[in-house]
Amino acid sequence: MAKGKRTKADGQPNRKAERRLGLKELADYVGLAPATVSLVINGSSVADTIAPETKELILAAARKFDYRPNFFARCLRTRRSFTIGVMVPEVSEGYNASVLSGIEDHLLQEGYLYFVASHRFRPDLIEEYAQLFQHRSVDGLIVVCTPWHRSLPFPVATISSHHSVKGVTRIVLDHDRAAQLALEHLMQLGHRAIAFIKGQAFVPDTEVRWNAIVKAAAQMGLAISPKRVAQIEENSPSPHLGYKATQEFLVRGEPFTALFAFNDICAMGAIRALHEYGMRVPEDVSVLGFDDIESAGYQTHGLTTVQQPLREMGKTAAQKVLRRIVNGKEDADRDSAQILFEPKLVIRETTAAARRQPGKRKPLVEADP
Amino acid sequence: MAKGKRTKADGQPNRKAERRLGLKELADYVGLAPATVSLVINGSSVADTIAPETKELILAAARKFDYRPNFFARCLRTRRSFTIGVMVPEVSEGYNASVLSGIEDHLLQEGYLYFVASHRFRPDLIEEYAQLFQHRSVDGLIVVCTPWHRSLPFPVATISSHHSVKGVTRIVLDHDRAAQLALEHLMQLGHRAIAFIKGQAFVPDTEVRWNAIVKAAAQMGLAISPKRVAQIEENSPSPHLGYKATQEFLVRGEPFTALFAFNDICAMGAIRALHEYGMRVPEDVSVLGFDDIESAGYQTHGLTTVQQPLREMGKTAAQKVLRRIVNGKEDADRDSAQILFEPKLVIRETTAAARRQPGKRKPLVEADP
DNA sequence: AATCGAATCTATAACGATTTAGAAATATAT
DNA sequence: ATATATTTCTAAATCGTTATAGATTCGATT
Repeated sequence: MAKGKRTKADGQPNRKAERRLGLKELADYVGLAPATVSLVINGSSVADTIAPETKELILAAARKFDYRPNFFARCLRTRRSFTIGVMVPEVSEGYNASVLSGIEDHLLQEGYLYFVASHRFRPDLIEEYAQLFQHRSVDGLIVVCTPWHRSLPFPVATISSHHSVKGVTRIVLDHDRAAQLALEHLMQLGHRAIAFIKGQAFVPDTEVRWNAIVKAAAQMGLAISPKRVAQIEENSPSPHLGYKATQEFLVRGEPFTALFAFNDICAMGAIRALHEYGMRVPEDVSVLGFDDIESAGYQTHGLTTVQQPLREMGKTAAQKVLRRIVNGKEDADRDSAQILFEPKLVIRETTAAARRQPGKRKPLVEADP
Repeated sequence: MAKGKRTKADGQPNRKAERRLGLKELADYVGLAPATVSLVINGSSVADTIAPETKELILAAARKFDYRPNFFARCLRTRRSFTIGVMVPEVSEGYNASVLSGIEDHLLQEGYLYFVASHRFRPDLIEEYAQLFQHRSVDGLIVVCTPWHRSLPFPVATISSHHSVKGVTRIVLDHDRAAQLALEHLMQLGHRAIAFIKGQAFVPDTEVRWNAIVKAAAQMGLAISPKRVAQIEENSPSPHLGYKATQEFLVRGEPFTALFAFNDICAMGAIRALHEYGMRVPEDVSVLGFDDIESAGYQTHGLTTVQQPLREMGKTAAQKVLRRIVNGKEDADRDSAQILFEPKLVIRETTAAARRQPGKRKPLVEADP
């Protein structure tokens, strides 16, 4: 009787998915040395002088058996892992998620995979993960929104870190321009009494952004009252921090017609606090965010915000790191160490012309007409 | 003269960070065979009979030079990569980001790293990434919210996929319970004219969730009018889909007092459409979301929604996969193939008692008192 | 004194590729 | 006819571990 399926008995098992073959077996099959096969498959320049028919023979066989060189064996020899480490404070947050998305697009497209590790701003974890990535032999590292001072034996790009470290490419927003855009917008709407919420001290953007704001305000002749400046402290990505900061302004009775929050999350908390206090946004108080994370536009009242091109920044970081990996040291010097991205003001629905009387509180219960 | 720094000429360069040493060098240093050192460092059971002093000698040397076995060499031998592949539709979306976060917590804690790849529901990418992960020799795979039919030669766990595949652990929400919670809530508030927005056909949860809703409605004696059921089609995570679907209900003049959206993003779009149409949420229409993504609570009016324990689900997926990696096949049978998670109704501010006259539209411009 | 069994450690063969220097055969130049 | 290139391919040495099957030594047992 004809056997459709071969039995277990016949030498090589074929039930177990033919147990993927290796270079050696492939070489045996075509009757050539493993070296030759490797050379041809890798398109090495040494293989330039190999007879075209031979090449085709090898390639055909490789295709036939769907041969794939063992990844680790190759890494071991070539010292290349085609893997990039990515360090973020947190994955489940709009800012980082957008950046990650940009990073991923480029990396996968170029045949790289990446590891993610989130450190929640814990310095010990930052250090630990840096080591871990190094031990895992990543070809490069991208560090997002993280205090970073180290130089490593492979290309590193930072996004929104501001320390200048030898050999690391810094990708940052033009904060001067951002501050200018924001304040200009607010002032044009007639706001003078502007409250500010600064980011946490351990967030790298905090200082730079604040300095830019102070500078821009000075240039525009806007006075910043220290009483209208708050700083969030807690280590959390929750809007509750912005909520509390705003509440404090409110209970202190500090009058303001506009509020510029450190980021969108913070702005969302602020808006909620304002609402609860009986103030309407933007009729009574204008609120301006920063980042333009995805959910900023999803708000019932779209958040007006200073947009960072987060995906672009991620993509560029990936590009720079990859380029330096393939070009080696030479590229390190050619490339400028810092790359500036331009912010964009996205005007939605939380900013409007200033009221005449700053901070005048609307009655909690409106008289029913 | 005394040389503080050795020059390049002296054999091994020491400027270049001592160029990390290998097992061999370490073995030479302690005057033992590489095998011995390896055994001791790995705490192999073969090393049980090795003299304690010897062990300590080796360990001390390893510590002194901060020896770390080359990762690839080890992978090559042991066939273990301590790496898990994670497949998601998209990273920059609340649902996936939360799940990822849960996955990461557990994985890193257990000494694993993970690759992420997002397929945007493109079947070719799903297949391609599956191969890619396999080629990269991941020890396991976690698949999130993805149509999945394959069985692979390593442990796989799916989250919110509903196909039963041999050898894959399915982690899913108890949709029957979810539907019951949601409809109960709405009905208790007096809603009978409820509109529904179904998810895209290619999203695995869509069908299961809808069937659960139909079943629960039948049990509760609630009639679902086909005219009040919409389905989003487009492949995008934007709230605009929910916006459009709601708009269509509105222009068709279909009366409803409540709307149950496929997910939170969709609900946000719906709310915006309602507002633009002059209907207040929740006074005129109640809106109920699904998932409880982070930004659901950040809305100016917190979104009432059916919560999925996303982080937990991610964590459990990671646990199951790791356990099956270390326990091997035996575990595959002991574990039940499906793990059910309980939803929770999170009541915030977008649901309220039904109005007497469903769908009565508020004048676009209110008479100023 | 010969044998046995622990106790300690090691030699060596994988793991699966890449890469360098060069072998063998053939063609070309002198 | 010999020397020199050229073409085509290969042997063998890594890469840095781990794992298996012993080799040695030494005191205890018969």
